[in-house]
Amino acid sequence: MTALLTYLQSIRPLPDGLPDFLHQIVQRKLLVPKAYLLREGDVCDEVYFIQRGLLRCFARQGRTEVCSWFMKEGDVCIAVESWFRQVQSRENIQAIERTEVYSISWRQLQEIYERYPAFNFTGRVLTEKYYLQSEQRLAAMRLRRSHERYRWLMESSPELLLRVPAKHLASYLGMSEVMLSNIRSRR
Amino acid sequence: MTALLTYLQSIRPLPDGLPDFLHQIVQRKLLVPKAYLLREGDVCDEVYFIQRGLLRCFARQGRTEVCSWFMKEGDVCIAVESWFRQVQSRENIQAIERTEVYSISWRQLQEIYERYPAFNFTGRVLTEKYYLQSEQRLAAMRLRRSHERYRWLMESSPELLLRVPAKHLASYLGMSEVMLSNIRSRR
DNA sequence: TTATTACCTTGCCCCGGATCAATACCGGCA
DNA sequence: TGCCGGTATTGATCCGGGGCAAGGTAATAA
Repeated sequence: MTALLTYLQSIRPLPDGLPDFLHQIVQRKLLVPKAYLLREGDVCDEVYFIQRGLLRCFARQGRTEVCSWFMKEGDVCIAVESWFRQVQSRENIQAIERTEVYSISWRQLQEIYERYPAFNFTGRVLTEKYYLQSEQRLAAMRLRRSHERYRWLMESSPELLLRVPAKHLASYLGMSEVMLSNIRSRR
Repeated sequence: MTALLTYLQSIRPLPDGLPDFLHQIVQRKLLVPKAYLLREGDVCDEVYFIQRGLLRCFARQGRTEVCSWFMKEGDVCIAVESWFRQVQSRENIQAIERTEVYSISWRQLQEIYERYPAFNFTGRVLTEKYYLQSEQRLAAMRLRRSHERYRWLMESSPELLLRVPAKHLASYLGMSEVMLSNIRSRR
């Protein structure tokens, strides 16, 4: 819980009363590997701050799963479309490692935005951060071939290569498991 | 200018004094087709509201140009990485059609966020909107083949097919000009 | 008008990378 | 200890789609 507050404070000091309010409402959850935080069909009505561990987000596409992101300790995450529009999610959020998260519900967050207008600043900055990541990822994927995409991941988030099973990395990078294995073996 | 204010008001009523302030600082620009709004190497220090017309954003990659977005009347746009981090841009913003935009500088916008905290709400909602678009685009591109990507564009923004030269659409969809032509001819 | 420069289409060849299938490599558990 | 399901490698085959080049058409210039 302190890590969450420290993180938010580092973006901008929190308005008076908000830390106390957060203490009241924030929920803590513990996940073992393969446990689900969100299943497709449900609405993503909570935002998560990852205290420890690693999550993946994926959607079924035909008979395979395609991964849209990995988030680790210190990250804030949601199923983007489902959260922003409060509609049924096509994505699942699942723990890869033993994971500990803190959550705030959508309703409560909207209430916070109303009661503590200054917190919109923080919300905006966080949204900008992940928006930027999304764009950078798009740029890295667009019209590049598989080994270049792999190299990009190696340079931008090398930890993932160690912590995430290869098959998930493959769909994240838009290539087959086989191709990823080949790339890794050649040097 | 009225269209901009109406648009912002539709997200949330603007705080007292802000409309007047905007009238003072907003710049109007007119672009003929092929005119540049931003060139790579420069810092994107303005955000644009498109009153009329159509823009494309692209980066050089080797000897070709790859397109990262198209924005039209009613849209708000920036070169994402350059704007958020205030670093040199790798992207160019160029007019496709005769285009009219209103702009606000980065400095001025930060000032607005400070002087009118309620405007952070609006900024957050706009950021969320384009973040969602970016994610949806990623999802549509990931592990899909070219004709599926084309169909996605046909369904999500059919106007673009009519207003944007095919070669730009091709790089936007991550395929060659030739492939796009083939897809279009087969029915 | 003709010349010039885009831009789009078509055909051919070839390569990156998907798919399938078989094998090897675990870690968990009875 | 040996069986087992899930995961990673390796090889063989095949195809989507890229690259290149040539013609066609439309738009702009002279």
